[in-house]
Amino acid sequence: MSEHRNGPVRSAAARDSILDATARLLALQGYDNLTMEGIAKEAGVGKQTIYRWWRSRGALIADCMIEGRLATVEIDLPDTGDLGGDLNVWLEGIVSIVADPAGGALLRSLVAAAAEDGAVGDRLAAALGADQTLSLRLASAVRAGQLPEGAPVDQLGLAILGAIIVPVLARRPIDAVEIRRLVDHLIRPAG
Amino acid sequence: MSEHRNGPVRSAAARDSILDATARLLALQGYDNLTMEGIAKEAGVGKQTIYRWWRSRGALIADCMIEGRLATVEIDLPDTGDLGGDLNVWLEGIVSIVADPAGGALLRSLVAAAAEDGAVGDRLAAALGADQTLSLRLASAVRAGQLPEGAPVDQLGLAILGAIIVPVLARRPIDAVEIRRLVDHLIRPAG
Amino acid sequence: MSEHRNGPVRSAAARDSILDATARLLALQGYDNLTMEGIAKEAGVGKQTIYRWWRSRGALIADCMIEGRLATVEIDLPDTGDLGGDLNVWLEGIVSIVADPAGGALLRSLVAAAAEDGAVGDRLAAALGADQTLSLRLASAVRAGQLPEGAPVDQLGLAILGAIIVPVLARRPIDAVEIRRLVDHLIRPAG
Amino acid sequence: MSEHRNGPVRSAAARDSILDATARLLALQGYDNLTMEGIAKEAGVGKQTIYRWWRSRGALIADCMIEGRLATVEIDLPDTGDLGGDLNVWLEGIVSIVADPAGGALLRSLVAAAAEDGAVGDRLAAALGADQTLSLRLASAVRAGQLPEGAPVDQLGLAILGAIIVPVLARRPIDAVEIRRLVDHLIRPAG
DNA sequence: CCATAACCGAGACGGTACGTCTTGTCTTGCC
DNA sequence: GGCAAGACAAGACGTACCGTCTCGGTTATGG
Repeated sequence: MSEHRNGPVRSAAARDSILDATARLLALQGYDNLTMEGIAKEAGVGKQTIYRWWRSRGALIADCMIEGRLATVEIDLPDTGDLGGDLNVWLEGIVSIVADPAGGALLRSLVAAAAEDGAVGDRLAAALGADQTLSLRLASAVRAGQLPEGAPVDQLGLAILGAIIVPVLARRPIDAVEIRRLVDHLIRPAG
Repeated sequence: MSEHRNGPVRSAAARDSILDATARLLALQGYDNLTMEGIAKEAGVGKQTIYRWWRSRGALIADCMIEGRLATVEIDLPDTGDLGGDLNVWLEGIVSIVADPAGGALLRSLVAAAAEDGAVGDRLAAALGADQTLSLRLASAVRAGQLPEGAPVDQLGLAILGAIIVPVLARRPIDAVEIRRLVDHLIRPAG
Repeated sequence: MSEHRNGPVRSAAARDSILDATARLLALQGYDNLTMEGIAKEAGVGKQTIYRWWRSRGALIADCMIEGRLATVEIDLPDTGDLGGDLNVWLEGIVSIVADPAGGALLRSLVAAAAEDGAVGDRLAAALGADQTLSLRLASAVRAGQLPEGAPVDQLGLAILGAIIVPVLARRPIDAVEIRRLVDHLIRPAG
Repeated sequence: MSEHRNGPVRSAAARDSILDATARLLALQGYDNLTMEGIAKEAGVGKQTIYRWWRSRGALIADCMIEGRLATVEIDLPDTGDLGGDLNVWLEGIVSIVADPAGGALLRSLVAAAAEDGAVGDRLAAALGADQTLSLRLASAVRAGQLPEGAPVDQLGLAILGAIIVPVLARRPIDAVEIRRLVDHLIRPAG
């Protein structure tokens, strides 16, 4: 924080400083070493200013994700008409993040936060693209005839995420080749 | 704990009492309200006796899972030759657990524990069947020609888990029908 | 406070409301539960309005005493010519106040305030009569020959107060009979 | 604190260190700047170790007084047979303490503590000698015929204390000569 | 056959963080 | 410019757990 700003309206500087500190400390130290007092100190803010606007660590993290302050978790998914190629681009993005130890740790932190706080779970699914991006791309593929009519596009998105999240939780290395085979299997032409 | 003493060898009664208390408190109160002191008190045991044999909450939970003390998480998966039917039986088991609020909360607790402790992640994947049971069943289906040669059986297991875990984290209701459609899609005959 | 606003001159309504709230809360809750925020809220006043005109809780309490808003502490002392009888009337007043638990608590509160804030100490001694009323009455007795020439009238007042304040601080019951014996001893004819 | 001593029995080192820190900080900073956290830090002790054994600042201070750690408050009162002379010795001790600014501040701190906590009031009266020493000396004077039979010895002690405490509260200079005149008046031969 | 060593329950210890409360300052917008 | 309202940085409150450390006692084993 810079200036000692207050008054009867919410301080944008304090808000910004708090979310910034949250994102920084989460990435550096992980969810279980993330403390409200640590955030307050790092942000140069009184604890009460945090509690006035957020109920919990989870709420802070959810806001960070909404505002894209955990930037590494934003992936994009093109729609060139080539479903397999597009998904590979997206996979490339995800895998390059979670294959990095710091990225894996961040994902585990987010999962831990999600387990405690439903709002984080929502935002996490959204940030990873499962909610909209991925489902929409798959729906588009259905319309293009690349996936069978009535394919469970929402569930397919979750399924791909699962193949990534579960190994990350278990600290196993991500095998990009295997995941690509999974994707190929999922979108293989119907029999 | 019942009897008071033993000797210079590890007390089976203490060990049992501790794991029992861990499982009970985890199910009742969730991972984030699970404390070492609470376990010690519930088990009628000194804290040191816990720390002597386990490094952390995670290690306790992992042991509980290994011994099947979180019994609701043990699912079985038949192999009648009918892949779709067998998977439906297994799904039925899983869904009936996580659809129950307590079961969902327990799964979230385990995921939180897994995010903190790699060993729990391993055990969690195993307990849910992803590691062995599910993969083996799918491999058996490959041999039976019900899945294409070279189908990524390990990843398929993780994928199904993902479609269950992610909604549970986000506290969304589990839609059993949709998941069944996913499974049908995954094992649909190749084109 | 009733009406909402005024102009660039000090609001008598605010001042009155603040002192009123101070006196009420002090009597109800005691000195250590008396807070500036509580007073502001009770008075329906902004905190700044208090800080603008008073430096501390002590200053507020001193003003309350000056204006006789802690009315129970105002005692009167007649001068009928009968020194012993007059002092007994005064003692009666004091003892009936401090013998009541609420009165004792109020006196302790005032002593606590006095210990923090010299101005309150001044006002407290004055309110209890030690400064003027009591000394003047005793001086009058000296003139009437009821006390020896040169009797330390100021100190005698303090002395009687001490016999009341110290037991109140220690939460001991006030023994009115004993105090009357003290007074009789103090004013006994010289040898 | 020196060594990291613990075990299932109370640590004498911790106890000592805490009372020592309390006495030191009370004398340095006064009662209202005395905080539990400050004591814990100064003593090199966890806050819980304080709260485990004492309920409040007042209880700490009372213990300090019992053990004579606020040493300046211990006065002695000889009994040579010469009542006036003995009291003058005692007065000398008291006055030399409270005439010093630090001594006066300490006494005000003790009075503030007493106002909050009855036990401190008890100990304070005792430490100043009102309870036993002074009363006993006066009773001895009664037996020696220096005071009239039936003189209210307890109240006389309180009275002298009052003449000291009230001016200290009001931050007025202590007038040793006046107090000596008061004492002379109190013990003057009966008429 | 007795000493010793590892175990046990209990719980005090120095700490860290919790979430709440209050302080005194500052700002906003109304009057 | 005074006012009600209330956000702000700061920091103490009293509680809950952490992981380490005695303590006193029990019991199996091995010298």
